[in-house]
Amino acid sequence: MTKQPTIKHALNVTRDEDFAQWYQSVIAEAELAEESGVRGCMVIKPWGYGIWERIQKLMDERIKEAGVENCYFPLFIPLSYFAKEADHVEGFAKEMAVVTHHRLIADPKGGLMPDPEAKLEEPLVVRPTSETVIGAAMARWIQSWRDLPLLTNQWANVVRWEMRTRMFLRTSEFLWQEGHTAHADEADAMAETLRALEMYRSFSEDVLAMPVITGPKPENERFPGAVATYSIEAMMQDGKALQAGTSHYLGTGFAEAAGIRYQDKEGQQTLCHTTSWGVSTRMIGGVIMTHGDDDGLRTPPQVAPQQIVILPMLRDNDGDEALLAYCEALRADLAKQSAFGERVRVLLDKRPGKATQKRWAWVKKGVPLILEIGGRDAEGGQVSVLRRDKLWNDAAKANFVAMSQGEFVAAASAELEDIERALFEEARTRRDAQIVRDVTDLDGLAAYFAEDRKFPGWVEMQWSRPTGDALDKVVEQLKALKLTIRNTPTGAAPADGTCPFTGDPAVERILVARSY
RNA sequence: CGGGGAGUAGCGCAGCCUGGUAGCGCAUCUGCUUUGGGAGCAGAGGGUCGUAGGUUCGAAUCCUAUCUCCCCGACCA
Repeated sequence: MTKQPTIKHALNVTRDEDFAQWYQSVIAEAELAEESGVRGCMVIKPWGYGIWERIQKLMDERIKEAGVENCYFPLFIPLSYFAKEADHVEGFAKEMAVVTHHRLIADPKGGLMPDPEAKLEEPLVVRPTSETVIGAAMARWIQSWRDLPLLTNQWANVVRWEMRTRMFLRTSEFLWQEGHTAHADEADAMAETLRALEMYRSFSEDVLAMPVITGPKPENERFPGAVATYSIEAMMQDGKALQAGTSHYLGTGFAEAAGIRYQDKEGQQTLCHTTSWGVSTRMIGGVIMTHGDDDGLRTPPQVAPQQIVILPMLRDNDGDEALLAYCEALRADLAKQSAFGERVRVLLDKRPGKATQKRWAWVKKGVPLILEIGGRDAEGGQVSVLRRDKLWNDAAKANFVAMSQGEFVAAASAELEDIERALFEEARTRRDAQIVRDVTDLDGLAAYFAEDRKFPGWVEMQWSRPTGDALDKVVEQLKALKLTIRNTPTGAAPADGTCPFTGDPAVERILVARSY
């Protein structure tokens, strides 16, 4: 019997031991973000912000391709703007940060306090979302049917005073893009809502390698004030669902509140139909919990701030100069390559320090390809390649593969594209294996999500789509099991059974899951 | 916001019960020796003990308030 070699992982907690601790460990060890000292707010560090910048760039291209133009609207929204849409204000009232003063004065204890003399006549809300303020602008900008559709987007920060926060997943302040559009009729607005949803689906799957299920949310999960809300739902490695993006058809409610009207071809003043859609820094949390492993993050190549890192094995001797020259030539060759239609992002890490120590730092950050180059490699025209998604070999050592420099440079872009594909396939296979479709009653549902079951996935089940009080009852029943309805999956099989909640004939299939 | 836990060096922690002027491991710095792969030895630097009050001759330690984080709930585009 040979003794099984044990892998010495880069993190000190595994997903299996404690998923919540593991998540935080990845964020700390990959240097994505850290606590700020301000409740629920995080400092996003270079590697984490670099990923966000990649998301911004690639999403922004898609947004602009759809003819949507970027704008910027104020951070502060007059309180009265919210009062105009009843459901909307009710949905957000409990989590709004409000500015009430514009000046500080010394307080009796030697500190500072808001000057009672400097109270604002009308409080300003720090935007939790911008429907109201953008609606006010749309009302000014839209006069005629010729002005439609009006397609706007902004990249911004928003604030929601959440009771319980988690880095990237739910922070008091977060970064996002919010698209806001106005249309002549429901059909056009709905088409835009679904276009944005599809944009998010393809972005998640093709760029983040994060498989998602799209579909409309049930009535109780709609955005406050929306007529219909669609989401993309991703399964994290602990089986929980993460709503990674939403797209809303808002009907004419917001148009009515803000006075967004146009004169139609018959000369009638007509209300616009509006939409809004957004994705946020939460997506980074999704990437972590989709692709992270017990050695840190595995950053999808398309959003990796650096795709290839070259680590020279410096020896503090005369050989270093030649070694660095070899590495620099290699870096320049790689930087000329293209992957995913863009230049390859490659970093030569010449910082002082042992290559092995730097290696584990990059492993934890999840750089897709790490090259370690020693003097013998340089002399022989070789490179040693470590693929982050195939980190360990059978001997429980870092799985370096030696090849010639020319061979690697020629294959680098294909390799990056292969890693992207491999990450997606791994995530999709895992997700598909964790969706069950044979649950037909509440006992079966409870059994699937039994307390002692580790990381249960999702249940796709039939229901009769109750509304109002009947829906509330279903939501209560699910809540008792700590479950939520995620959405009605697009493309699910038609219903052919009985709703386990109401006993009525089922009309569609829904996804039921624990969620973030 | 309710219940529980925690804030002491960059990170992880001990010390607190029983008050006496701050310690360990890793990391960092310096030197030497090593090194085709997550090095060894020796030495060194680094802390208003979350913050603000209080008790006391004396507070990391006791008391009060407050801030922040983690876990479980409630809430959650």
